[in-house]
Amino acid sequence: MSVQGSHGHSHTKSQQSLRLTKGAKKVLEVLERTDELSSAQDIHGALRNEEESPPGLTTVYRSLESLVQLGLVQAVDFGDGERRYEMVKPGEHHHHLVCEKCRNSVHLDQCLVQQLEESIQAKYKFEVRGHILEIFGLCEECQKAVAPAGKK
Amino acid sequence: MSVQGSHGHSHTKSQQSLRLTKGAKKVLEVLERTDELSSAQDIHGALRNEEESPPGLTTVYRSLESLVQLGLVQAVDFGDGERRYEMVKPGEHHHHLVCEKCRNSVHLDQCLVQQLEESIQAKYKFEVRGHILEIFGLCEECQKAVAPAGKK
DNA sequence: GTGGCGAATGAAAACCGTTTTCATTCTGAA
DNA sequence: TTCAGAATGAAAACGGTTTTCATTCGCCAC
Repeated sequence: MSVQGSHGHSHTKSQQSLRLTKGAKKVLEVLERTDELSSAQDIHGALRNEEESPPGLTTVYRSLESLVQLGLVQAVDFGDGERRYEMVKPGEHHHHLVCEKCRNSVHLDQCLVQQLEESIQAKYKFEVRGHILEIFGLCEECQKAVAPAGKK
Repeated sequence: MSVQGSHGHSHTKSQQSLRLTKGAKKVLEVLERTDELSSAQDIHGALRNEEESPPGLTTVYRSLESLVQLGLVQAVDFGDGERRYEMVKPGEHHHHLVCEKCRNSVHLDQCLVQQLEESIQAKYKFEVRGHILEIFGLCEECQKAVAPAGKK
């Protein structure tokens, strides 16, 4: 994901429902029950299939923006030109191990950068405010699928 | 930067000059004397200013692709929708501390992911093949410029 | 040298995710 | 009920990148 220090989290369940836009609520609902990362268009597509009057793509983008702002959703960039989103524990973030074969992803349970933040700060005199980190490779299942077949 | 395991480095100075396209050579020249990251359009612009018959944008893109393939250049993605490039020691890679204020960047002298690769592999049974990692914040100079002014 | 063929090149069009614009509709406070 | 600001949507604009396709280049065989 990508992290940017400044957040303004001060949300409770009730506050959320209060401040969230109609569109944002629908978007959040989709993300709530999706465990894989979703692009704006994925979300838009999902809503088109289940809502009588689904929000437009523009609204989905705007909703995502405010949800990210609120710290309820994180945006992830794999460098393929398509941003993906997923719910997070408010104000938290995490990174992924992304399988290049099946495209599924696993969450890293701790942030490698945060751990090293102080040492970076000390060594480079650089004030860390955000970072992006994603790891690509093969998940356990796909390793099995590849190896026995004989390496190409 | 973004790393993808598979490379086919087997280059010597002479081999390079042999296999490199005319356009690729010009692109490499620009990157050779630029210490900051350059976008395709930056490179194209630079060449337009100094070459009699500069390569077209398309050729710049194609050249960059093959240079990355050869391991002579790395592509870096900051998640802002514009890819940037820079020369690297053949086959190596590095990540950046990018100042959000002045936009300059410093190289990390070691890769945080490679250090942890084995433990990730062991813990998650995930075969690491590549990764992206960039850190954003304030460089030393820009910290000074901000702090004395009083925090907003 | 000359013919010929695949690689390289360039201009323009296509792509595609995202952002803007702008007019319309909704919502909540007065 | 009225009104102003927020939310929404459709369509256009954007911007970096990739494709397409016709042309030119470079090099080997003859």
